[in-house]
Amino acid sequence: MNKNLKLKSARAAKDMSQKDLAEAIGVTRQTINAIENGDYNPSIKLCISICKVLDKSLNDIFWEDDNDENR
Amino acid sequence: MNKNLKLKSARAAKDMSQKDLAEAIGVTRQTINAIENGDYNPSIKLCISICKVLDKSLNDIFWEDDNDENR
DNA sequence: CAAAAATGTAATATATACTTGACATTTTAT
DNA sequence: ATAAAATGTCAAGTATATATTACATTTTTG
Repeated sequence: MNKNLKLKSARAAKDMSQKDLAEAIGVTRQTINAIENGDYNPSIKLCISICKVLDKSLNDIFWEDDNDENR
Repeated sequence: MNKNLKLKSARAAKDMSQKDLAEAIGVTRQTINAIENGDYNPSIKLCISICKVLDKSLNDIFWEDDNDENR
């Protein structure tokens, strides 16, 4: 729960599928899917990799959309 | 290796010890220490928690200081 | 409509973030 | 100079991010 729509949107803006993004980063399609759907709490390095591919900053995509929950 | 000096500096600016920061976040002192020393690749949620306590953004503290390495 | 591509999701396995407890060294304060 | 506080680090344990394989459903395309 608590989907990351900013990520989904930024990916769409680049016309990339989850698979495309995953391969560009060197990660599994399931991992991208889980992050977009809020099932994973990704590492900062993975977040940075995603941002670089999508030409976005950490603040753009990851600030405040996970928020409280745990940790 | 690859220490996070921006984090160390932002913590110093608030005059907090690693222990202070750890307790404010709800994490262990060793965890903060490991992040500052580049031994851990922290989760985005933990990064956000740290930023909020230190009144900084993700870009301020976590952008580009880990960079390449793995992932 | 049918085929293909994209997405959701589940099970099992592995790597590693994070905890707990403990001790040693370094830094700060008295 | 000594005590106290802060930091570095290590070992063993737990939780969870990520990989792999596989299949089902939804969306897109011809």
